[in-house]
Amino acid sequence: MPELPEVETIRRDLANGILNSTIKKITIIDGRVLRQDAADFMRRLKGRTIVAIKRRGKALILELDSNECLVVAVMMTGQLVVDGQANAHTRLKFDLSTGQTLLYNDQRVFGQLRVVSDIQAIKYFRIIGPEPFDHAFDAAYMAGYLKKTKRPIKNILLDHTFVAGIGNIYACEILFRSGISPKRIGDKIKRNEIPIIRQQTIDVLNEAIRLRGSSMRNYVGGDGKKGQFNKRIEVYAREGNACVVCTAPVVRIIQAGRSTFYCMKCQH
DNA sequence: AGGTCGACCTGGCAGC
DNA sequence: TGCTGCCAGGTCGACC
Repeated sequence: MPELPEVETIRRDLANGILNSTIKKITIIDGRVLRQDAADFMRRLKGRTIVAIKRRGKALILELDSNECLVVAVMMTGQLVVDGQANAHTRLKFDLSTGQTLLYNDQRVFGQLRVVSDIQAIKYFRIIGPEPFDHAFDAAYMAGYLKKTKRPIKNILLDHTFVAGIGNIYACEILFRSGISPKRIGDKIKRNEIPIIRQQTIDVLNEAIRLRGSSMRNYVGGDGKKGQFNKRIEVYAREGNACVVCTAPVVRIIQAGRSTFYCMKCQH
């Protein structure tokens, strides 16, 4: 899905656009995105007011005046767009008390929406690690985790039980800026390299949030517009192109079944 | 127990 | 043009 910066951008757009509005009508165009019975979903949402909009990892949490939450996982291609034009991928439509509409679009239908009374009922929220900006994500925590695993650092950054919200683009960019090879094994990361990875994680994600995320293909913010971090991407999806630092070609390898992009000269 | 690998879906693009 | 195969910001669960 969109990763942390993209989901945070959607969250902010929704907070600016539809906070405190009431859901008047729900239209289910494609019920495959629901993780509960459609009638139950509608019953628990209709007439409810959205009182807070939060994010945890890559999940959005819309808190309702019923003390329940609408949890949205947009996964790879989900979009939440305020006052957009419905299209072939529009799966849900919410009519709001303000006269606005909120669309849930999702090309690949991987996304999931459900209403729960307690988010802890969803496994994702029980197993997810610290937010990258949280004090809990510090060098001591990282060192403790890294020393007991033989997995490559790229896979560890992608593991949301280690840290929440990092996906394939930002894992590659964080490691490039850190000068660390994605193949380095967790327990071989040196003590003095850990704060570098931590700081680059925070800096890259903050910069991406500032630029409203990256749009490789499908992603748009709550305003329906693409993100601008693409201009700052230095390795992701740049296989064969010159490294921006040393001009050696960026290479692509497969790790845990996913593409990794890096510079063999700059990253060790 | 830790780690890897399909499955879930649709669609764009390169190559023939 | 049209086919085939590959690839895609994620996550879970089955399997080694």
